Amino acid sequence: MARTAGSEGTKTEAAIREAAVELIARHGFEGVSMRRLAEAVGVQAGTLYRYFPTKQALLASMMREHMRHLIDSWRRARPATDDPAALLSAFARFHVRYHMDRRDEVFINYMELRSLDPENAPEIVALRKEYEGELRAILAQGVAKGVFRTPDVPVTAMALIAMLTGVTTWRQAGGRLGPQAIADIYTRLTLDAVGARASVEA
Amino acid sequence: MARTAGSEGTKTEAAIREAAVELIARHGFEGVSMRRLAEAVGVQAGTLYRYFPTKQALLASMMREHMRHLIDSWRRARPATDDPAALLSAFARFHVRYHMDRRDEVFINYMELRSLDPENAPEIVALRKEYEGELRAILAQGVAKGVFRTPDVPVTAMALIAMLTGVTTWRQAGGRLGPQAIADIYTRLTLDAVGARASVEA
Amino acid sequence: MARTAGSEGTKTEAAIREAAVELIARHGFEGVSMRRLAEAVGVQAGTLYRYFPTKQALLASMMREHMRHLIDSWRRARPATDDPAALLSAFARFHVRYHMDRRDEVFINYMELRSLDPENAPEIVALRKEYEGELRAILAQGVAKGVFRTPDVPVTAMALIAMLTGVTTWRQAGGRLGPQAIADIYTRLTLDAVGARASVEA
Amino acid sequence: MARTAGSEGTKTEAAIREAAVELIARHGFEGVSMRRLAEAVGVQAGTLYRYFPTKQALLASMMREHMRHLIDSWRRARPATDDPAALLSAFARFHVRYHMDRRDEVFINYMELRSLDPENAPEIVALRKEYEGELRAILAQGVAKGVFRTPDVPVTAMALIAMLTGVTTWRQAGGRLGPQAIADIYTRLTLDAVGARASVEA
DNA sequence: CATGAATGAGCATTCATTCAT
DNA sequence: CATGAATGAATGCTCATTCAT
Repeated sequence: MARTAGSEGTKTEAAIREAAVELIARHGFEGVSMRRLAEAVGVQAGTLYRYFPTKQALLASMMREHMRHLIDSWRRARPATDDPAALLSAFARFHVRYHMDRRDEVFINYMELRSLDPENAPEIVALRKEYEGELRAILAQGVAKGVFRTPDVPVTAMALIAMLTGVTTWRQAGGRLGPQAIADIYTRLTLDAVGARASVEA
Repeated sequence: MARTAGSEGTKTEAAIREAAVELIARHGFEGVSMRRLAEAVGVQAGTLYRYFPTKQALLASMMREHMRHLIDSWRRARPATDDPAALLSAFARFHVRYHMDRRDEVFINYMELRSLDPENAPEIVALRKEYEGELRAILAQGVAKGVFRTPDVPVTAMALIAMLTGVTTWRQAGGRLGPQAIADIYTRLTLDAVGARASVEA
Repeated sequence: MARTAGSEGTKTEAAIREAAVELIARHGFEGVSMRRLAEAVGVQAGTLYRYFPTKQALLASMMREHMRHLIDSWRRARPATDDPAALLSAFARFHVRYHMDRRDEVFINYMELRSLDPENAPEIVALRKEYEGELRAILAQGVAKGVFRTPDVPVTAMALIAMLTGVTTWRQAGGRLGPQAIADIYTRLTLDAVGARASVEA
Repeated sequence: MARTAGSEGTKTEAAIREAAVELIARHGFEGVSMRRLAEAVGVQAGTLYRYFPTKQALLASMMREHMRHLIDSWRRARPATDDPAALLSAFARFHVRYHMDRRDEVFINYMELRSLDPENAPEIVALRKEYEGELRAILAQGVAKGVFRTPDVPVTAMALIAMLTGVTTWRQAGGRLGPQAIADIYTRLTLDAVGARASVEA
């Protein structure tokens, strides 16, 4: 209390998270030492432990925060309609754009699930399932209403997520196509894959 | 190759590769020590260096061999037709089945690209591009012949590869659907995504 | 001493000493970090440095205070007689009871002499020698007066001190024998060891 | 097998034990780092782990070996008689001499019990109890035969062990008294403490 | 009087690699 | 063809201590 709230400490924690996202995305969790991370932040390695009790806890915290943000963002972006084609179109567009904008966080969430302790993994897996559930629900509704044609909802959901997420593996800023164009393409592929004859608009 | 066929050495090298695939798939490249690998093989750590000059070379060799085998397998599996729909259908089915059958090798190839030295990475990346080129060619031909409708061939190729490869992330032996059924679903999703009105056969 | 009696600081210092005695007795001096000690006291680690300039100084202060208290207590407990048997009996009883009552402090003084800096050790060793001198004097007097029979006064003094102090290593509260009974036994062993035919009284 | 049995490895392990005894006796278990120990041995720190999987295992191994050697030595030294006074005399003399000769090992066993993991401690404590049982048996027999007079056998056993062991805390080579003289004194104190009018022989 | 942020040195342990045998 | 001993660098983490606030 003798100290101003929001002072150095808060800034340092943010700096750690920021540096960690970049380094881990580039070199992998096991490929980034606490020393290297500290150096990127501009502090000593010991200082990191004021903010995260272990390297593992840092990873879990980053992944948890990312998944929560992803889910929240989708809930806010989701249009207030119950037209399945509109919802699917919005989901595809949202997912692709989000994954292009937050490439590093997304990449870490995919690649480093295996670096998570058995203690931390279930929470993150559950959050991921929660997000995938959003797509599954849209597909199920579309099938129920007869506007989507798909042989198997769960497999299709996984297939579409994989397809949309894949944008992170090849897309680089300044490429041939802008983010808008890329999102358009993925959205159309998605709708076509389930036989939804929808018009795709920005 | 300079080695007498059938000698002890050949057997040991195969045992190393086999153990390495399993361990690296499970724990990641950085998560497997040479000691642990040696233990799984049943030799001393020093022995590994008789077969691979460095841990890095072992990884590169494994990935190279895997990519070559993947490409060869496709070339052998590819039907002798120039009907784009038939080719795309065959490619989708082949890719999904191959990825289900050789889950560990495939997983390593995806996850451990980043563990590759700058010296070794380009070769593997080139092989991967070569494989992706097969799909791109099929798509381009289909578009040219007017049987596929897709807004952008390169992006669609990447999207489809990601979708098909995604099967490795969720499918586990003994699940609800058999490999045949899963391959059917993915094949149909693929054809639909490019608007090919094709019949899917076993 | 320069501190206002009854102020917060005095209380904090006492709390530090108290917590330190318990923790160091249980985990050893090197096994207790300043953070852990601070936590037990309910302050931040930095605060400890307001009361003791270093961890080493804290240890030295604790040991010094303990030895002074031990010596003072004996001087107050010592009967006003010059009957060697009565004095030896009183010493044995005092020592055993004191060591049972202040097990933690005593334990630390024995175990942690080696953790003391070369700068601090001599003072504590001297205090200990001073205390042992009390026993030596009693023994010497008893031998001079012909009531004790012992082959060597200094060795006997060390032997008896070790024997009496040993009570701390096995005795636990609520055991088979009460403190009174234990003190009786040790006192009698002491007197017998030097051939003093003395009656042992409470 | 390609390597001579009893070669470097055996020598190195012995060197580690030897250096460890000396360093731990002088600085305490927690006060000796693996680096410092390695330096004393003349190897790199990592090498120590070829011989002991953890620092803790090294300690446990040392203590176990010491206790076994102590018990074995006493069993070999124990005279083939059932005269309690002769046995007690022999035990006192043996214990004092052994403790003077192997001061470091003995000291570690006393001081570092608390550094032992909960997993390792019971074994060592049991060995110690086994040794103490030897003295208890002698005392009980002497009391049964009416040649010892003592108020309580278990307490007396602990008291005598503490007294005899105490020699390690003050005795230094080249002191006023030789080992023989010191052993004589302790033996006589021991016999007197239990009222055994025995002749003490070399 | 006390906090909270940070340091820099140190710790136990693991690792890829080398090499005499 | 393989071993077993050793290296030297690195890793995650802890610690006593400092000091601006």
